[in-house]
Amino acid sequence: MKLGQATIKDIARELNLSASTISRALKDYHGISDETKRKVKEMAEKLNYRPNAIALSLRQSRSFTIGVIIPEVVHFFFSTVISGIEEIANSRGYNVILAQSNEKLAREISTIETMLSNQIDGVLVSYSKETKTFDHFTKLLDHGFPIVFFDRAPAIPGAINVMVDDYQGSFDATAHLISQGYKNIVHLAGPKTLKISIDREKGYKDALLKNGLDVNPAYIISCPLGTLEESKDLVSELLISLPDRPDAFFSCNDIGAVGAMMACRDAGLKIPLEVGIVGFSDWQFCSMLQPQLSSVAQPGFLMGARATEILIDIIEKKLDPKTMEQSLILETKLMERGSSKRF
Amino acid sequence: MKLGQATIKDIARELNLSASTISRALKDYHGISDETKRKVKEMAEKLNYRPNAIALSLRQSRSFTIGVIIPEVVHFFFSTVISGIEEIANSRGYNVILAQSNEKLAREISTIETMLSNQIDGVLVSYSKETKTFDHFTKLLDHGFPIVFFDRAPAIPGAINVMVDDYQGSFDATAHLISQGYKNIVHLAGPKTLKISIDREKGYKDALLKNGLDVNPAYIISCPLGTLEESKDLVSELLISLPDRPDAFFSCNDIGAVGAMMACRDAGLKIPLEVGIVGFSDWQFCSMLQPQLSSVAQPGFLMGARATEILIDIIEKKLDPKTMEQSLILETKLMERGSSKRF
DNA sequence: TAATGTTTTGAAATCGATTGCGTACATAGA
DNA sequence: TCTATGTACGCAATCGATTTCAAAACATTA
Repeated sequence: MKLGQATIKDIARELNLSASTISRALKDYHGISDETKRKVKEMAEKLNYRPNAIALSLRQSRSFTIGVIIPEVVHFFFSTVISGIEEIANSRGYNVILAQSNEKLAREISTIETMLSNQIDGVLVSYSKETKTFDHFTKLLDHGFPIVFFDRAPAIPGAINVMVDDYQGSFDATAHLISQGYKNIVHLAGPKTLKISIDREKGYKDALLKNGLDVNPAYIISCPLGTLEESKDLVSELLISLPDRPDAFFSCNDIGAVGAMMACRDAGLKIPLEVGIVGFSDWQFCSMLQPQLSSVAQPGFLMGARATEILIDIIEKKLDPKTMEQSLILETKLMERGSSKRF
Repeated sequence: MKLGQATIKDIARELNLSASTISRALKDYHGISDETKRKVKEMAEKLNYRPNAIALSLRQSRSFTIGVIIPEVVHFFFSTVISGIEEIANSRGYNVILAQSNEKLAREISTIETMLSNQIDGVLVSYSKETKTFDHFTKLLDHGFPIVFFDRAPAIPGAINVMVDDYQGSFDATAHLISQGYKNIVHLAGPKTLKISIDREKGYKDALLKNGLDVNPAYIISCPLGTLEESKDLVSELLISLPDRPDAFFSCNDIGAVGAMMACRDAGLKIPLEVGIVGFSDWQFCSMLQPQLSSVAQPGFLMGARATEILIDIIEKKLDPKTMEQSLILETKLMERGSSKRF
């Protein structure tokens, strides 16, 4: 061992005892004399003994490690989720192995393989945008391997999901815009491969209908990339092309909302007077913009924490994925700010 | 095994061969007939065999896992660093175990312990603000355990560090403000416990002196918290209290710069006409502000990537920490944007 | 003193994969 | 026919800790 790490055998040799005795003494098993226990512990301390978790993992087929697969780390929301995961995992004695899929299916699959090789006890997954089939997950679920999905919930019957209430958040945001007197509300929608995109679009539509407004398909704009430039360009064009100029934009993410904001400003439109804008996620920067961007806040830390608690409960058989609630839906909170408040 | 995972023994049993033969066949060792190799690989495929990395780790005292200890994940800069780490580690066949110290020394220490128990091959560390003694690191370094520090470099002789050139970045930013004709440049400084704060302040001072301006202690404002409110309040007060009104602010971080921006706007000052502002880190939101915030870009991804390359090279003995360059200093890049460009 | 019970400890197997060494067999050369 | 060389494979030890099964060592009782 690189560190000259002491093992149980070293302690045994020093004290002229057997390895089994050392093991038992360290764990305060019955049938070991107090005198021996004392000596063993003393020697362990002296040799700076640290149990080899790898050996334990091998023996028990348990690694006290959970895997986290996330599309990308550099994303405010995901980083808060990771923080929540790390916090709970740590407090319950688990390690966190992290891997990002970079939104690539191939990498998602290879990552899972590697993690399984490393005998992780369970995995938390937010799948990639490329992922359209879920065999690599169902195969594991069928064998009873603990998986909890967060944020992005796959179409797998029986899978455990922790999500935010995208529908309601979206509904609230749209209803808020309506209440502020905006009428031609455009929705900048995300990729249809993600359930969250679909839910957010549905919340938008329902809010319109519920308030007696029509759903105009021309007002639902697909933003597959999710970049600032994309939404900026699309909105700029929209402001010219549409017969009835849009007077509000509800974007499925904050970046898109900023793009819309820029496009409107470039077009000489006053925010929030002439155009209202609401984003989704409530990234840090929302309150730094001028005007401040209204947005739907997602409880990222809480999501990570709750997902981890559930996963570990399943691992430790405190929960049974077969009988438990399959989805945990966390509430969002609309942060009404300057970009959408006329009154 | 939970997954009914096939082992080498299972393959051996199926084919009436010994475990050693299976192992060798799978690795294409000489001395195994092609026929046998074929059959073994076929059966491995059929049984969905996956080598048990834990068993390997135990045998080789190598886990192909590196630890990452970071003050906090929810931090744009650190998340880009993590991304770089993950990218390189992955490509070189290593797993990444992540833990955040939450800026607590105690947690930093216990985290290291856990990671060592898990036989990590090396660790990447950005130490906490609380950390003032480094015994827990030197102890390991003395035993030849691979550690690479990033961003925050400890006062440990012989330690390998990967940092950005805070001094130069700061110097450039200040020089830029001067070149734009600003004369009364205030520096919003960070906590003195971090070397990066000191370096940034020094860069600011030297840039002033080099350009024939005086260093006025009243123009160096300590912002220990690093929050938006803190800097906003301090700047608001400053704009009134100082005899010569400041006409530029160079903040040691972006958040502080935004606070300054807000305070100036509240005071009715035009940016960049009457006041110039430059931040440090170049967070995503800088280019979303109005006007866009000039900032010193730190190569986070690159820092993570380079630190990981060095660490793995040390682990794999391709580099010797005793003889190699001890510090890798990465260049910053000043992003000149609307908040500081008058001409 | 022998039998029995209690306390304390050890030998060996186990987890999964690797590897040094040994063996069985075939073929070639002398 | 006997030795030398090579091919193809198995045995057993190893990594570190745990745990089952037993065996000692000792005390207690009849």
